[in-house]
Amino acid sequence: MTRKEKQRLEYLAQTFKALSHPARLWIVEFILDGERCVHELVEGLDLNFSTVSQHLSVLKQAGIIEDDKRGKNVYYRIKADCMKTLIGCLEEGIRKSRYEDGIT
Amino acid sequence: MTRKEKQRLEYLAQTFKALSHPARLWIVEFILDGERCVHELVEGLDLNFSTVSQHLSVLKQAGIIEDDKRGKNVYYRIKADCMKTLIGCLEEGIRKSRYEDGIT
DNA sequence: TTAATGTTTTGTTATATTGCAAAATGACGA
DNA sequence: TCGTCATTTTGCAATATAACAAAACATTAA
Repeated sequence: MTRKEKQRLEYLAQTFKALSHPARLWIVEFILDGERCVHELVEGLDLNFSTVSQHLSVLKQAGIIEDDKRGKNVYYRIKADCMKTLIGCLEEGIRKSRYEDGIT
Repeated sequence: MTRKEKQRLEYLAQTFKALSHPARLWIVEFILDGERCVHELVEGLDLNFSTVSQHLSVLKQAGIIEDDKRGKNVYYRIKADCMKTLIGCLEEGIRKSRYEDGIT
């Protein structure tokens, strides 16, 4: 494996990792419809401000969302427009895979 | 958030988590072309047998791969046929998102 | 300038993940 | 049956992640 190939996998893995927490997935799906500010996310998630802020920073660092400070508020929105497709694709694919097992 | 909705997110997150490690992504991409037995994966990854075995069990539990014991060997192959699309979609989407930043 | 509001950062604790080595299992061949 | 080969499981140490509370920051309002 070349160094470049290794880097590619590490980068991909990091992006998947950013999506590997229920709260972060909730955030991503919630802002698919349009930007939201932090306190709306805190409300919806019922988590501490600091916790939500950290989740947001993980998603931001992964290039999945971006923020926009306006006045006192910080608004977050989707940056990687593949998210809707991505989540739908995985959900459907896994649903089918489970169906084959007769689980659902 | 309903209990069912919570479960859906947890399940999705778990699947993303299974894909959030470079070694596991390498395995998934490696067997996209066809099944492989464990020692081939160990060779390609340059990791301990026990380590590779654990990565395989994570992927299997997530419903991403499945195994087939034949003789002394255990062969692994892709079970969730969305994997190629999924990885390609994320890779492309993130590449674009980074391009906008002028990183690449 | 001060106070209040919205958000991020830091410190801490609990839990989860990763990787290896060694032991255990399972299947085949002698 | 016994040994060997391929793989998995277990036990352990190191590191990473998650959550909260408290402190720090930044922006607007008074």
